[in-house]
Amino acid sequence: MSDETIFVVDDDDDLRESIVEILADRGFQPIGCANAELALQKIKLHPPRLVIVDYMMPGMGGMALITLLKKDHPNVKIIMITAFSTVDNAVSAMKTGADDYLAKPFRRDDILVAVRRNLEEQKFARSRVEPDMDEILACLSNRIRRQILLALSLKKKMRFMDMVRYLEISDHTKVNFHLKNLKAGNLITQEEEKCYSLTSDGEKMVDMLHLVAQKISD
Amino acid sequence: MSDETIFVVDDDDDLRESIVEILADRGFQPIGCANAELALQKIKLHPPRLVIVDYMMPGMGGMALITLLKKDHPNVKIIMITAFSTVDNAVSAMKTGADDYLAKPFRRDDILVAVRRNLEEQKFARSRVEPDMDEILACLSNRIRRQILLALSLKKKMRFMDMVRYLEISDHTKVNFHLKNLKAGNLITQEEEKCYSLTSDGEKMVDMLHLVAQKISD
DNA sequence: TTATTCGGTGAAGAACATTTCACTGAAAAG
DNA sequence: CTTTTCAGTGAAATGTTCTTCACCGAATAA
Repeated sequence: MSDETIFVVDDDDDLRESIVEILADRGFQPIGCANAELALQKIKLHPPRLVIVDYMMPGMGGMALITLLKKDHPNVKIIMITAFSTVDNAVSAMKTGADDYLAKPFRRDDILVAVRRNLEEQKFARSRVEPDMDEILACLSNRIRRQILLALSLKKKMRFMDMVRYLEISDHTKVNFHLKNLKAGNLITQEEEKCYSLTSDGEKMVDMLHLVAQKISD
Repeated sequence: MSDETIFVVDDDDDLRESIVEILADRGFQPIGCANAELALQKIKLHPPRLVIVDYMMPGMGGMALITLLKKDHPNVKIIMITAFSTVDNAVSAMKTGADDYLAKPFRRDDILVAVRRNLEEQKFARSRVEPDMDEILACLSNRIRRQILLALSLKKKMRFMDMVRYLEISDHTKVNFHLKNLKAGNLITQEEEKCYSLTSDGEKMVDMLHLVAQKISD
């Protein structure tokens, strides 16, 4: 999905061209399609971030189109436009997967505002998806680090060399490496008298480990 | 914990020396201690896999000792020996953390059998701990692989290039790499008509991802 | 028929994670 | 007062994982 490509699917040539022009003016890269079938073909080859769909079209209608689109590209934003706007239509469009809904006739700015808002929302959604999941799972993917967390959940506080002995690892610098790692991930702290202990995030991780272990063993 | 070191904690010099001798004969490396306090000191410096503890001793008793031992070394195996054996004592010893319980007087072989059995059990416990946890968490620690799993949980079946487009990754060989990875981990299969789909393990992983996501976001 | 898309493989290298090594200064024990 | 233990640091070596590149044959479309 290239960033600024936008499909405009409408059988009304005048309206479609006019929307394309408005968008092109503002630096977007609109691609017009006169019907849903053509749109599906082109979109398959070059999925956009945003699609503007007319409600009523000969052949496949707008509702059918957005159903198919959302199935293949759940992240794409869809703005539905329609001449026969009713509350029911709007609601069912939104339920089907449309992200916004504009009644014709609309002003030049209406469509631009809607487009910008939806692109923004998408950017946000894109960045929000699992912000720390990566870090956390990477952290837990190491056996030694898991052992440290479990040890701390058992004992609350441990001094460095106690931990080393507990883990039965001869090289204490190795343990130190993983402790630093966990400290960096904010799962443990080392405050009072050099003692290590779990943070609240660390406790959550321990909970999770138990959940995971349970899941794994059916 | 060196593999074959065994502590023998008993105030009865004759019995202690006799046990030490029996064990040494069989290639173990027994270390005798006449009281619990001394044992704790030595064990701290060199934690063993197995400790044999007398129930009744002047100063710190055997029960107190195993409580402390299990606190610092939950994995150590403890065999309790006692002259005044009752069911109640046996039960409470086991509840406190003893792993085995022998009534005096016992034959040379009784102690050897108990020692060997407990060392075996420990070896087993040691290897059993989270057998695949490593693999699984490593697998989930990659964002692309998580996305693939989620995509498949959404669509049931996907063909290769559909997946590539869905993920919006330009290099299809990269996607292939992760698909192979997931296949190797038995989380997805590719059976009918080249379509990829989740295995039952894969579905469990998806469940887990949701659990984890929930946990993380408080 | 020719080009394009699909669905790969395998090798090389970059990037990242982990381990090992050599060394430190501070505190505690002997 | 000397030695040992504690609790580190930082660099280098190693190991693993991930990405990129170059290529392939089969199927499909133009």
